Amino acid sequence: MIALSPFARKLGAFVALSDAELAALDQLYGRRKSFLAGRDIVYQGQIKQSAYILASGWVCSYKILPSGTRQIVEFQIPGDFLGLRSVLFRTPDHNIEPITRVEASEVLASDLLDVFGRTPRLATAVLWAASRDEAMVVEHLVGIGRRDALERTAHFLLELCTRLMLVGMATTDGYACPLSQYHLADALGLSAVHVNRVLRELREDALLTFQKGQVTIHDFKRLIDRVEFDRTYLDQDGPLLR
Amino acid sequence: MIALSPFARKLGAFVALSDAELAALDQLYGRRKSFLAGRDIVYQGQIKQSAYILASGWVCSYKILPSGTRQIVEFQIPGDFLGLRSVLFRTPDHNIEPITRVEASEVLASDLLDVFGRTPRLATAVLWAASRDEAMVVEHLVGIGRRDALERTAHFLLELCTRLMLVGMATTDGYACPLSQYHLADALGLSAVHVNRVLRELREDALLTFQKGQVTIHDFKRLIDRVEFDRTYLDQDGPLLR
DNA sequence: CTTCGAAACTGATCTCCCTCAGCACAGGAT
DNA sequence: ATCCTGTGCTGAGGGAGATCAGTTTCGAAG
Repeated sequence: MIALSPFARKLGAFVALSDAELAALDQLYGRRKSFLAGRDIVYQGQIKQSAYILASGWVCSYKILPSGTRQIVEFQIPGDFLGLRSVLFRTPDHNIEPITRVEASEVLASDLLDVFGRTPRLATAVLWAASRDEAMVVEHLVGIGRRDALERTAHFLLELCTRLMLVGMATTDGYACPLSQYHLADALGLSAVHVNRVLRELREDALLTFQKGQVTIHDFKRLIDRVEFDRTYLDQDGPLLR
Repeated sequence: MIALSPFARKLGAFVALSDAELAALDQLYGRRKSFLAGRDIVYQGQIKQSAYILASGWVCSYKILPSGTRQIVEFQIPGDFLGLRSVLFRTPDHNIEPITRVEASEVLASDLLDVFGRTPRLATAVLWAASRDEAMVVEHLVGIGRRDALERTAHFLLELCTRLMLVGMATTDGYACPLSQYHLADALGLSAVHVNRVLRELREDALLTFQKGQVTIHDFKRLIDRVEFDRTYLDQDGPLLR
């Protein structure tokens, strides 16, 4: 058995994929591109922008307000789509920053539609992945609107854990995490100062440690209870269509 | 010339539609359903949920946290999709409340895919509409995360204005709006008390009045400047593909 | 080995917004 | 006619988190 791509692993969580379908999936991958950490991936503001599938590395999409503050909307990890939402837009509506060095495969809209036509189960799986991405943005919005700083932070780190587990990059004990406290602050709608205090509290409560690029979860169950994490919205409890 | 449906009007803002395409659009509309104000539209948590296109009335989708607070994620107005995101989900991840009496047409996923295959331009337009919905959620998230109460509130009411104008239900002078201050509070991540104060401030600054189901914009330009409203993210500045 | 800069961390102060508690008003129900 | 509930509105007090102004740590570059 060959190692699956993160993307294939992820889709497999929703639809059990046959060898033929896995092969069809491979044809989606276009040109491989790599991007450097810190340098924004810029879109030229033209039609026919292309989307990517992340092979390795972490990325975030964000918006900057006129005041200069920034809000990170979502993080992409291996197996995730990149820029799918705005393929059809005339003007890019957000920026994209690679957090680490990134490898990604270009995906052409035409190829996507082609695969959809030929393998409907794959179409379902891909659309599921897109819906799931949107569900995460929604949950993020709810967190910022209604959860306090500690719940919000822990909730976010738990979501990340769940997502990474899906592609084999985390266990309930923790995971490697290249984010800085500034990234967290920009994502959570908090100041970096306050994120720091919240992380200290989580550490002192022996729930979770965020340090040196490593998230260590000391008590998974207690953490989940403490912040009322309900992963239903991720809809990833084992493949449904077999 | 027959009056277009709100949905057709909206798509027309992105792709100029031919008579043939308008006819194809009509075939999308399935069974007509109506819902009563206040009574949640409940999904049975089953696969093959259906989506709707709103013909008349206002709706909101929201989530309730264990603590009992609620966060409204988005409002749907005539011409908008309803429940498209979660068609593929096993468990409904949010609730839907009709704010007024609502008329909506059921849309079957199969019909949608069928139309996509036959009229690619229509497919593009529909996918554009879906992307635009997501872009609005993203902008909503950014607002909650980084804008203060006044900017956030005014920004939201301006977005609503722009959306309603697209389906002919608003001008730059204002629009009819069935939302209560509680709706605003739940959507903006504020308390109803504070929403009330913010609305007073907007009124006293002669920018905008929110009263008796009517939003009156006193000075459109000044309001836009004041809260730095940039509608690029709505991507609706005239049809692109002709 | 030293310098530099980014990231982590801390204390003091301030402020925006929440919570609580209450009043006013309108429309529907009895 | 009056009750009652939902909505709008207001004041007082408190708190979560922002801002300001640092120090410390550590790895990378010189």
